[in-house]
Amino acid sequence: MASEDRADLLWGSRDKPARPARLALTVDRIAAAAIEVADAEGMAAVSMQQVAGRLDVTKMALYRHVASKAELVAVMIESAVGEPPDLGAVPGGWRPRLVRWADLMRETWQRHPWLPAATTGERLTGPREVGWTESAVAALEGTGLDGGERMDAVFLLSGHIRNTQSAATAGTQPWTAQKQLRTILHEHRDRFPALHQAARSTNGAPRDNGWEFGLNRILDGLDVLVHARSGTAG
Amino acid sequence: MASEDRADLLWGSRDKPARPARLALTVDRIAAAAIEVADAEGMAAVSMQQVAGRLDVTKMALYRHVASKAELVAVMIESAVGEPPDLGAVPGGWRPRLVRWADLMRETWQRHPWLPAATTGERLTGPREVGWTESAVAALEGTGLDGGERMDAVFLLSGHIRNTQSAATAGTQPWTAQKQLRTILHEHRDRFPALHQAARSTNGAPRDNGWEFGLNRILDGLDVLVHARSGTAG
DNA sequence: ATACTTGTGTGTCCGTCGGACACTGGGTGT
DNA sequence: ACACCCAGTGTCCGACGGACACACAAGTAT
Repeated sequence: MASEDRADLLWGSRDKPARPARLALTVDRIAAAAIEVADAEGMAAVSMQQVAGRLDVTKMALYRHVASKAELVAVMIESAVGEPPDLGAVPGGWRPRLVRWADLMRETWQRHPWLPAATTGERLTGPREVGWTESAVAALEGTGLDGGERMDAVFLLSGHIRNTQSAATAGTQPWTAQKQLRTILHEHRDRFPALHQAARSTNGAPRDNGWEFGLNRILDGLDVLVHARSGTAG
Repeated sequence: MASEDRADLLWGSRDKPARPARLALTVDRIAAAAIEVADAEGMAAVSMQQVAGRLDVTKMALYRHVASKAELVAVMIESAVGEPPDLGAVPGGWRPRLVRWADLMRETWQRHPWLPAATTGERLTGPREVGWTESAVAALEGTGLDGGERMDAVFLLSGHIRNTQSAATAGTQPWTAQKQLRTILHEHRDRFPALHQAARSTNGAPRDNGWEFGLNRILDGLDVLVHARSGTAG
């Protein structure tokens, strides 16, 4: 069944189960095992041997079903992101729709903390992932934004999700987690007065890596543009 | 000289050259060589052997000067980001200051396209990198934003720089580069109507991965908040 | 001048990684 | 009964980060 071009394992029509029904190993089982490993021990622990071991199989057996590790990761992502949401039923226009979209995406990414790391860099992109983008771009229809702007807006928003999620896992930024750095920051408080003072004058709000803050700023910024467009255009 | 704790190679006082003056290998030469490799062939090409080879030295010789590859990368980053800017002279308040900061940072990151990849995930953070953050947070003083908000704002902005730069190098998002994906998108245009239509109705603006767009949206969003604060507080 | 110490660079080895390639053994169609 | 086919195996390779013992030069103390 997977005899044709391997490049379209993601995009090809997989709806023909053909004949062979009793296969121990399938792409989906492999992806599931890999996701288990990634969820439990992080993306770095996902090696062909690890995944194969979890399936009681040799690592080379996996290559009968995926062409490379990159393809395995691509399949993992496609499986993990799930079906893109239908936001058509969300009332209130583009803003509530985008909020809903972002919340759903964030939920998914929280279930699979390795997704930020896995979805950076050059890689294969699957239809479900594109579907999520489609869903968000569609939510911006009728805002007066042109096509490029709608795509840029979605890129901005999804980038923010990636950044905050990535920072939640690792200490990407100086002020997150990392007591070690907190200590250093305190030791060098004379060198970084603004940071030191900012660290002391927080409003006591619970840290979420700037998720809510950034989301609201982005949406406010989009709002400004949308209003400007509707003002000039109609 | 490097006899003390290796952990503070970044933060420790390196201002004491002690005695040994004629060392073939130094941390700075190693970092420079590694940066050359990264600039020329990308972060993936930076291995201990590659860097050592460029210095006509065994890879194990490097370990006399850096404790691990992670530390080497940290030193690379510290060296590449350069001294943080002083935005005190920029007139016009927080917004022009942030624009200037973002432009400078973007320039730096464009000179070293591997920086986005190198600065994600758990890692050591050096004083210059913190200095850049300090610089941006300081630019937001007097805006009425509390400390956490100032930091969140800087995180939002720097995240946007990272995302756009990262997308410039690799095809992080469906609509960037990657003619392969463009083709696929066109083949499946019925499945992704909003994306397809958006791709056709762009304003013909030159693609910059949404850099200008996102920057303006973020600043507009911050502006809304700043005005709200000054309205209530003063 | 000689012996000791200190520190820089070398050589060898290990486990893990992704992947190529030849093989085998059980199930299927004829 | 037969040959074929193909999913899974075993072995090998080069590159990776890194541990460890060693060689060897320079500086110091005697």
